[in-house]
Amino acid sequence: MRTTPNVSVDVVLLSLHQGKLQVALHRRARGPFQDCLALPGGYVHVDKDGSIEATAYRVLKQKTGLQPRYLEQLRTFAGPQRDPRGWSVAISHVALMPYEELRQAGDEVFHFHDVDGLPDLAFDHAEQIREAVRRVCNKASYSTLPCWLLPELFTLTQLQRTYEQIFGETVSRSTFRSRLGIKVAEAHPGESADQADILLATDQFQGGSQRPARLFRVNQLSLFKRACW
Amino acid sequence: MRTTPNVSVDVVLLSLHQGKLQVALHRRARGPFQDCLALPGGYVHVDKDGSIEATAYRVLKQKTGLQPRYLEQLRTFAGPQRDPRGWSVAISHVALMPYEELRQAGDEVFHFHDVDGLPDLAFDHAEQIREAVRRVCNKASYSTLPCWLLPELFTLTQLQRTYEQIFGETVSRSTFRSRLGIKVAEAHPGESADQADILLATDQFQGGSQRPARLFRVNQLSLFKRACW
DNA sequence: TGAATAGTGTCTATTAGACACTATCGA
DNA sequence: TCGATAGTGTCTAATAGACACTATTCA
Repeated sequence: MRTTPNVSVDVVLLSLHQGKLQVALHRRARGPFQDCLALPGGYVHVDKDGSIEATAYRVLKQKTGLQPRYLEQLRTFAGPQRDPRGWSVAISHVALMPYEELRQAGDEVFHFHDVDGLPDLAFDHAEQIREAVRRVCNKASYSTLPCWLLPELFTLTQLQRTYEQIFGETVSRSTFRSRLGIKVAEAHPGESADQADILLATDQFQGGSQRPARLFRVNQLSLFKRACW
Repeated sequence: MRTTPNVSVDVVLLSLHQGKLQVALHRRARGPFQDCLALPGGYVHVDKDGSIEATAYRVLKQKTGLQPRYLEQLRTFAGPQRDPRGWSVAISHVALMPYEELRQAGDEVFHFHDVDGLPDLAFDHAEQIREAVRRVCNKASYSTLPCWLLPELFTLTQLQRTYEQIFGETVSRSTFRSRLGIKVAEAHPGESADQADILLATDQFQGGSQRPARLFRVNQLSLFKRACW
């Protein structure tokens, strides 16, 4: 019997498409849980990985070819039951990326599934996904986390749709903007970016058949003064 | 060279005393980091531990003799550098308990130290403590977490002092009570405890030389509608 | 010039917080 | 009855949110 548990990293990679949060899953070629859908994951390589985040990025790169815009540790799932091979430790992560960037990645091994109504999954991956979605919804209510579900430059309306889809609730534009507390920092070249600014306004616009909308970029993961959703 | 990392559990056990958050530390008898102050921690025993929380409770019991009122996973610290013996994984936890219960525990191996102004600690324990304190302060701003720094029964004034000490800011009584959103649920025997109630009023009082104060008990870890501190 | 969406200002309803008042104990 | 603390009500200042108005593009 082993005296030290297996240590692996799992990643719940989420994206927003057609108004729904979706998660990257693949079908396992080998046992245990052969032919079950599963999250991307892999063992820590003590000879290669310089940190646990490095493991997560390496696993994602190898298994899906994708590089997320955002990655954070979720929680560690561990115990004697979750893997039939014995006591195991899975350091679970949440990753976010815009759906547009998925199209570029070729490898068709992974597919995105709505986080609601998933079939049975391998290991405790269903629980990991539930907890990841809860974390994202919760954190979205008081932070700029949803910005990482969009491309680097986005309009305020796109951001508003993103929040609305996460919460399943629509708000008026002025409500949304006052919630963000946007002080439209005209981040002109030369001026220093104010740390307090949640979003940075660029001088680029997205054209259409209407009035062009200003493009913004997120400054950093910033927290609102109050939760508001 | 090992091909799988060591897996241990560390616990940041916090209590509130003399207006300061304090953390349980002991001086290491053996290397690495001999004679350094360190958190209680220990390896996962795959033959004994039924879960990672079980490991945390076992380690706390063995090393300090204490049973916390509250325990939650904080974050997993891992990498090749944190332990000179090689790649290691430490699943860090936060635990809370009232200072009054510490006096009962005999074993004098552990001592409580203010979380500010600590000397050098073993491993990455200083970082674990910083992150634990940040988690507690943050979660206190929108939940009843501080209740677990008090005995099971407490007065509203005691709870107010607890919040004030965590945030280093005083408020008026009515402000505090409106923040909690207390609907004084006179939890008379027979009536069902309303899930929505944040605190449950008992029919016990704490006497003194003034008007006696009603004793409350926390219902569950409940979140406020809005962050407010 | 009209349709469509971007962006802003104003007004109101809700809520947070300071203050004052009442209540209840022991001395 | 007085001092001390518990508990509650009221009034005001701050804020969130709905609505309406203006701005700017293309067809």
